[in-house]
Amino acid sequence: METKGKNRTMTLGQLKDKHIGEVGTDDRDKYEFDLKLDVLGEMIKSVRKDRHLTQEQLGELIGVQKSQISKLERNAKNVTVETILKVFRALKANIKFSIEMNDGDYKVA
Amino acid sequence: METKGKNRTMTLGQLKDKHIGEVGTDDRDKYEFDLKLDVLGEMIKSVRKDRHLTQEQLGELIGVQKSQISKLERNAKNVTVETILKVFRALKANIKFSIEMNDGDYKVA
DNA sequence: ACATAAGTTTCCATATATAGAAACATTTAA
DNA sequence: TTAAATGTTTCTATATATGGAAACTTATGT
Repeated sequence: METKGKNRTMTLGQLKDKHIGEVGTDDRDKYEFDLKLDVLGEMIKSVRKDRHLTQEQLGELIGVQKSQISKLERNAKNVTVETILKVFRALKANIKFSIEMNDGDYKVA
Repeated sequence: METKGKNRTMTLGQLKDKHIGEVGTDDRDKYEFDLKLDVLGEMIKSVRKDRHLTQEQLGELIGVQKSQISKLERNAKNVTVETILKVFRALKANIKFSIEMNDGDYKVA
């Protein structure tokens, strides 16, 4: 609940709890959270709220109507990567993937 | 370059280097890497290779032809989230998002 | 309660992703 | 070098995502 620290990794409700500290090495402030791909819609909404934007305002930034934003936020799974990039670019958020391979024996690159 | 440790986070060439240790808290073996969204195609390929699968074999797992896989691997950005999920599900890989907000003053949930 | 703002849904048109099939190219192994 | 395997591209059709517009519902505030 504090904003002081640098490199704080924030988790949202739907994120599985995970260790927080020692995550980033960058100096600049940021916050970071991992999430499952299928809760992407909630993420858009969450970041938008953090930016204090309405759906209409976000739509203007991107060049679409508020109804588009609403659809994206509710229908997260049926979205192209290009759209995702566009939205988070407008939100000035950096987006990355994280892939975990839990099982199997594999080689390390 | 070793496979011994648990919770090893592996980076690939195109990943910006970042601190590795202390990342996971889970017990099971896994490897994990972050990547920019637009190198997703390379990731599919990379994971597929780790699984020792050909494009054709991966296609069979999903129910599409090898040409589809080729397209996905080369045309990463123009892909729907649903397709991404389908592919990584077949690869038994867990996929998550990571969103960084570098700038701005915002509140923490 | 009422008015306004914010978010949602439906309808419709268009753009684009998905997909198979087959030709083509590249890599790998003998 | 040759053959087989693997990966890529092109063409085609279909399914679906994107998008606007407007009606509708749900907050928010006075």
